[in-house]
Amino acid sequence: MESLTQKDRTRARILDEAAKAMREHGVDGVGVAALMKKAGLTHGGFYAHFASRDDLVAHSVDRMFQDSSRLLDRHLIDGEAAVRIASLIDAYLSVAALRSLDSGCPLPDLSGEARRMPDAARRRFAEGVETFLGALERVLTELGRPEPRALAASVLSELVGTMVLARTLDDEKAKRVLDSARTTMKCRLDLEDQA
Amino acid sequence: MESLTQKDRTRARILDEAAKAMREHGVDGVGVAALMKKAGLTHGGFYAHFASRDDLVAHSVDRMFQDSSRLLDRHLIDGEAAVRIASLIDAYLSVAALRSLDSGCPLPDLSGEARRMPDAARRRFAEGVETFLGALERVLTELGRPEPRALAASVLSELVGTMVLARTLDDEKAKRVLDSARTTMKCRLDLEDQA
DNA sequence: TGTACATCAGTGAACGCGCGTTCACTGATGTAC
DNA sequence: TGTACATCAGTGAACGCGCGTTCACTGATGTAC
Repeated sequence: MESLTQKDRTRARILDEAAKAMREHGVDGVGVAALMKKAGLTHGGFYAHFASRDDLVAHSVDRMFQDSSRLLDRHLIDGEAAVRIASLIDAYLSVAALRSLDSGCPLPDLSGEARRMPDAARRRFAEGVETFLGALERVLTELGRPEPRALAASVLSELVGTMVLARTLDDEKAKRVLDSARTTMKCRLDLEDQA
Repeated sequence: MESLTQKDRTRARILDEAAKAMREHGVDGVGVAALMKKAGLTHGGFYAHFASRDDLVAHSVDRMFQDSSRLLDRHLIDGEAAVRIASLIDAYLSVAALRSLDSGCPLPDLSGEARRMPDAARRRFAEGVETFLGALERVLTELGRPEPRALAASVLSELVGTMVLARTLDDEKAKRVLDSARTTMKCRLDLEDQA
């Protein structure tokens, strides 16, 4: 009966805040002191939970990909293949996902910084990309598409690229880009557009 | 007969180094002192050329998009539409572009940071995206494609997303992703694949 | 149930360091006569 | 052609500040008897 200790819960709270702050301010933009304050603690206690700031970055990235994996599963597990992938596209490119910092895929926000991350975080990053690609490839294979691996890479690139570009724009333009991208993408994959 | 003064040339050198360093280390990763050292100067002189670090960031982004615009023109001006866009795809997703920091499109490297840039830099960023979209839309219109605007956005997203993801991978995997993406993309647009 | 004690999550002052920025200065260059 | 002077690009020491990290400590919690 291993229940969560007080310390475990505190650690989880720090990681939650770190993940959120890193999406918003970038990996370099999150300081130990500010982070601990957000978690309702003082900065000194940080090193009871993490060996160093690099260690925090690695665990934050890990946590983000765990959240993202859960989201992937939720959309890709049940139902017919065409419906599943359409629902993933709609969720990934939703207006809600545009400004959401709490959850969702870390690839649009953090890919640009992946190269500069500490080794452990970078390794976790590569695994996250591979997981996503693998899941897409399986659905596209089910749909009987030729070259499912190449198509999966193309789809993931377009999903990530669309979100990356949309996030540089103001809300109104971004919404238009996302709406258009959802339609174009489902059309390209010959899926029903239930928008 | 307005020739470049010594000061103009020094300023250009600082901007060149800044653009290169920001692609590599991110906008936040470039310090005034280190930058001036790379340009062969001492840090104190920086403020004879720029009002502040934010001012430098804005002008660096401007310079990167100027370079990128020139590259866009080079590939999109002459020849038949299908050949032009194929040559742009090949250049954009070339293995050479993967690690090149001197020139090329700033979108894959800096889009993730655009949200956090100083206002002037962010405005320049939005213009750069618009320029690219407009150029693509014109070629796709020439090719007689339906919905050229939406398709241009889709193509730009995939170009940027592919490069973003490729840059997170090791050289070997990245090369494979780029090779596959070039083929898939030209196939998708019904262009001759002259690879 | 009540007391004594060990544990340990979290506190907060302090450290060395590199940041962006300022400013009094130096010394090469170009113009005036 | 030669001297005197103004200009100004670039120098380098100094500033206040926030960073990541350390560490002696406090005080709440849980166990032992």
